[in-house]
Amino acid sequence: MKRTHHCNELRPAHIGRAVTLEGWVHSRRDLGGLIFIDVRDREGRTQTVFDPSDLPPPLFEQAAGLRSECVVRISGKVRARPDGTNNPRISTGEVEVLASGLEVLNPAEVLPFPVDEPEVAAKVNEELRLKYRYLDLRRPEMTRNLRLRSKVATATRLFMDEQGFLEVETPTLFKSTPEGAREFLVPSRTNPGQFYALPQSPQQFKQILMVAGVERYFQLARCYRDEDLRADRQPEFTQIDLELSFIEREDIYALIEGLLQRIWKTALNLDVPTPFRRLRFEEAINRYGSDKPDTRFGMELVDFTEEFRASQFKIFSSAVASQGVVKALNAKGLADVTQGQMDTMTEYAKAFGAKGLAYIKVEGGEWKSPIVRFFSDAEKAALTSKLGIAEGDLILFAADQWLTACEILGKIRLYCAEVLKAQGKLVIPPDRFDFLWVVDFPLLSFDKEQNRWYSSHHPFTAPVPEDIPLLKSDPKKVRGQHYDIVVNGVELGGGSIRIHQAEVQKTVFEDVLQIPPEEIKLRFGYLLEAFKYGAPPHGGIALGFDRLIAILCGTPSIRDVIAFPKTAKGTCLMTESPSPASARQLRDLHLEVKAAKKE
RNA sequence: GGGGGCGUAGCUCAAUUGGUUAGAGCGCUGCCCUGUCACGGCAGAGGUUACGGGUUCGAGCCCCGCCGCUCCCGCCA
Repeated sequence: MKRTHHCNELRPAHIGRAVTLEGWVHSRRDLGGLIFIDVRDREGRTQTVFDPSDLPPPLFEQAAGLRSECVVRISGKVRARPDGTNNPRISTGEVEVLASGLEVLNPAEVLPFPVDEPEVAAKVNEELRLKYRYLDLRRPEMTRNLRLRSKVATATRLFMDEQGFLEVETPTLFKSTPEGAREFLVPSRTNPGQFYALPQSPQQFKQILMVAGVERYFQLARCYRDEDLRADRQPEFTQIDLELSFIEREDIYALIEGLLQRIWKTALNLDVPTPFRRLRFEEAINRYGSDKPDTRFGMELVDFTEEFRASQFKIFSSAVASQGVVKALNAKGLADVTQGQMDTMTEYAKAFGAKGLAYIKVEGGEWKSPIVRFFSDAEKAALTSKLGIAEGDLILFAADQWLTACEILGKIRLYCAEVLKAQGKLVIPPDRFDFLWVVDFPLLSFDKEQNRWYSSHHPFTAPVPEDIPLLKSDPKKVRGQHYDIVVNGVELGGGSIRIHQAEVQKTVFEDVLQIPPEEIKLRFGYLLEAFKYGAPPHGGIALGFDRLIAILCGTPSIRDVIAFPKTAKGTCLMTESPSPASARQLRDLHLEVKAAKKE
């Protein structure tokens, strides 16, 4: 007989009912004369009891032989637990099933690691968890993540449908466009020597869909990037990708705010206030030293360029003299910083090319610092007032070119926050989510090594209209109609209003980015041609779906929200991929492998 | 490509910093146990210290190499 209830269903109201449960043996407690078997399925777990006084001995013996994670079918009668034996920690804890039948649907061997105890299982080596992912996913914590992911995907589809979007699938066998992230190449059997590439994003297809008159497109799109991995980066990942016609930036902001509001309500039952705060790129860098600032705590960067322009302290004044800036931040209460922590921060600074890290510790009413003797009284007064310096503070400085100085302190700001959090001096509630838009990015950045401009975002990003004349004369000043959505210091996604006029696009490609015309034709010819036949103004955005789910699940690694993720080296430990191809496969694909064979 | 951390029993960890036979908890096996839910009690099995070299009278520990996992930098239009 099939199951009549799942394992999180029985309540006192079911007392007296004959039921059948199916699931895994979560745990067995054999008291000799009495055996308790907890049966677990996707929904929860229920205690069953085997009492020898009214069971045939072979059945009781069979129950005694059950091991963790055997798959069983147990029938019996629901009854109330005796007084004082309720288990308030599980929702079926007021009842139990007095077993009268047991079928072992499948025995289980001894497990490579425990799945029943959350504290133990959470500490198990990730290598092992990935190899036996199917066991790892049985853990309720992981099941919860999969569920939440599914729920959010559904909420997204519903919301997008309500907003009039069409879900359109785009090819994953795409053309190689060697710009931006490294691509995975796929050899073509039918076209010897030719290759597809897996898309880094459906960027060009979604713009073509706008030319096609779809007007509102979205997709939970699988994207591929052959770059090195991180805790928040996998070689294949998912984006909530969307594009709209006849809109402006404000329309995107409102749409995404609505979507995130819906998602947070669905997933966490939290009401997210809108509209989100907006920060210009320049302001984000100036105040937080990052284009994805975590605004859940202060510790903002303060500018002292003018104060130190004529300082006796040459490191500061010479930085200002060469068009640089002097910035400082006050890590309140961190004067007890350890030498190791100072070393770590100094390393951050050096990684950006700084020579060292200037600091002041405020201890015992004194400024302890190797540099403070060079400061004038006026300089000290300015520091005290602008930084609000008090006993126990740690002041950190950066003097360099604007972006570099800010980024150094931005990195240090985050590190100080971590240290303060660990000490309990900084507390951030886990249900706090600071959403913000970062806007007014520079359209272009300069590559010193190659001596040319490149797109900060991508080459289809439209300039702010009034800045278009500056494209050729002063590219640095051109702002892009680009926007990033940030939450708690995590870049959730980004997008832009696109260039929809072939002429402007041509100027960007040819005059600004200086891509040779024949190369433009080769790579983007079809897109430029499409724009000739009536391309509507359009724009869009893509949100990192895995990161979004990780934030909602409160985990730092997106591997915890992907059913079958890759390791940091891009391998799958369960299936042992990638793996060599056979000679026959290679022949069919017209490939010859030159790499040295392993082993 | 570079830097950091880790790798000891099935799992999580220890091993007095180079010194006898590598330990503990959980798990596993056997026995006992009728109200447990981290059940309890008794007994037992279980080790190529990731792998390969080297130094040493002696290596889990030191050195070199290599593999794997992980975090970060570069990279990610």
